[in-house]
Amino acid sequence: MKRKITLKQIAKELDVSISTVSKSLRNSLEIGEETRLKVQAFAKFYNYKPNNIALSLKNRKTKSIGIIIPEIVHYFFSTVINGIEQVANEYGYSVVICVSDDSFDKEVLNMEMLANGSIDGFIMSLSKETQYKGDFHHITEVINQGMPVVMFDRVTNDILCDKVIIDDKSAAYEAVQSLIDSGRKKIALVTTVDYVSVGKLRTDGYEKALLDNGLPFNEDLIIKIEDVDTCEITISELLHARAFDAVFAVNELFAVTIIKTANKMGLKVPEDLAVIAFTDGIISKYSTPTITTVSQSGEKMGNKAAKMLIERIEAEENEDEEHTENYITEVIETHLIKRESTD
Amino acid sequence: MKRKITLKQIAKELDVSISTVSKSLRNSLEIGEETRLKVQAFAKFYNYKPNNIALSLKNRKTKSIGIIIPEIVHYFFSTVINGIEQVANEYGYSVVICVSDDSFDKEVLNMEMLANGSIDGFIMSLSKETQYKGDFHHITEVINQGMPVVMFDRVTNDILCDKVIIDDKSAAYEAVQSLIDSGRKKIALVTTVDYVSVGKLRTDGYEKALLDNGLPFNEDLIIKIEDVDTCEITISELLHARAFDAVFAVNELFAVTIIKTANKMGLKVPEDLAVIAFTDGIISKYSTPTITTVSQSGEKMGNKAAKMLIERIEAEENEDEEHTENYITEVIETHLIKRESTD
DNA sequence: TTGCTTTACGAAAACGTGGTAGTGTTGAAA
DNA sequence: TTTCAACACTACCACGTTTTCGTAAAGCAA
Repeated sequence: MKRKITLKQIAKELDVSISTVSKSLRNSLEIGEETRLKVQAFAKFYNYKPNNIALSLKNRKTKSIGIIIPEIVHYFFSTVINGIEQVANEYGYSVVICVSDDSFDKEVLNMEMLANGSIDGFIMSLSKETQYKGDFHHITEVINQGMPVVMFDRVTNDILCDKVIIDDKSAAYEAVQSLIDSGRKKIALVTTVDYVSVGKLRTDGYEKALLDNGLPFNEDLIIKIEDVDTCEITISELLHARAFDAVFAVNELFAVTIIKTANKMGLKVPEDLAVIAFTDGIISKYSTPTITTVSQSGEKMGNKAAKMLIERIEAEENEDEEHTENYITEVIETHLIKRESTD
Repeated sequence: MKRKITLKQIAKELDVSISTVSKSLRNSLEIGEETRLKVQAFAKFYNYKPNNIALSLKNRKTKSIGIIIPEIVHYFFSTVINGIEQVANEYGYSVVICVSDDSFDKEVLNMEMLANGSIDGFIMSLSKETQYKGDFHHITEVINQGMPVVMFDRVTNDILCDKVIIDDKSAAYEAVQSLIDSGRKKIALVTTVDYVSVGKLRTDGYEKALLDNGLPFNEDLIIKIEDVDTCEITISELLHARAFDAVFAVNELFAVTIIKTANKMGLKVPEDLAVIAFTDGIISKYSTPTITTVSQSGEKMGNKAAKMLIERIEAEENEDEEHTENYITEVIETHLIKRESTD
């Protein structure tokens, strides 16, 4: 139950000054070889490691980055964290994770908690409520304090900072185009409510693909789902009416629910109904039939976001000059993974 | 681009001492009302918040807890993190997450990185490699330094500390018993390699259930899978031989692969083959058919682990006495969730 | 011996905070 | 007048590091 040893204790024990110990351990030439080796041996024996907190205070940087996400029990977000963690680790950074639970207040609270010196920068994806309210003062604030922020996936144009996104619109376009190519005429879009930024962009891509192919854009075929539990009812009604022969769902939970509903009604996937989902998660790989998806590599997004953030952090050290803020938005490519739910 | 304001800056600006500012903000009676209000107003205007790092250094505690897990893109582990995060947040703690990637070296490295003052305690689940090697010196070390550790799920008897587990043996027993109750006679166990602690315990429960019911315990029906990719081949061979009519799989990935393999061969689940999986994840809920599982609530485990850790941390503050270490092992109850893969 | 450089180390400041122990002024009781 | 308390505030230390600056001792040339 002995506490970690400090420079001071080593100094006292060896009857030298703290500075001598510090310098010896950093192999400074100022210290004579004899003393240096003695100190190093002693430190090694007692397994001395500098205290991170003291270093953070002194250097004014913590070597850790804060992640704020809406959910953690969520395939996409966990892959992003994984991607961030990989890069962070490589560069010697730790990651501190806070979950906003899609609540504005929690997002603000978490940011404030971390902004007071605990971390060197943020990587975040906005909560639904924040996107709905359009209130981003907490983010502006940390940016004004000189703390770099990288946003991913659920971003906003109202904040100037680095961003990592996928081209939701063109990815949706590609998905819908592939449905059209295989002969589908009545393609439904199952999406979330409008204020979630990505939902809107995907809708745009869907619309454009239809129009470009001379197909009618029918508002009735856009199904907005607030909660996955209500999905089944809504879907089954429309399926009864045989209103569509293909579905583009903005997430795999919607997709798998649609497939199950169709199966219950005796419809075959993909023969009677083709299904494509956004977000290539674990469900798509293991559902029956497996689901064709637009993959958005969370890991790549995480990698990229972490790299951007760490570059910002380490750039700041070297130039205290007010450099021109040339924020960049990185677009991660997507691709269609064809599986059994389409033909 | 103004840095966060400090006590010192406020003091200088208002031409009082740092102590006066500090005390004013903590509403000390030592300071006259006029000065106090003036300082508070000024601090509020400039949005002063004490620097966490400085506080950590002074108080010798960071108000953050370290989590070390084998994987993060993993339903069970992410639910545990979620559970930890909830409680941590409630008590004003942050969580720092490191992924060991099932590698011993990474686990050691991550622990060392965090152990040097960054956190107040650990919550961890052992990596496969660590369990295989049986080398726990890195954990002993942090415990000896007086840092509390709570282990969950993948634990070891070689380390004395608080633990949160489920009763793997009796949970497996219950699952197998339910298969027997529905008339199954030849029940296979699909498990992982032996050195993963939970795998072994589940095997024990399986064996006991068979023996208690007078069924033969046949080594050939225990299928050890190193990698999920090899699962399909192994399974299909045994299915061809009609060697078993029910399967107890130690995770849902194995279970869903088995079901898919059976379906390909024209076998019906649950009629020809009943399937139960350990770990109630998202796949089980959405696969076709949905899979009967033994639920182990990751969230509850996380909640409990966090509570235990925080209690230890805060107990340490009050008693510097070498108190008798009465470590406890909390067992989280499981229950069987019946779905379509069993009858 | 004097003056200069080199070697080998120590003192102290700084990072930001909070608590303990002063300190100087005022007013009132003895 | 002395003493003492209350008031309102400041000085200082500690937390653990790193780093700049200072300096004593030793070595060496003139």
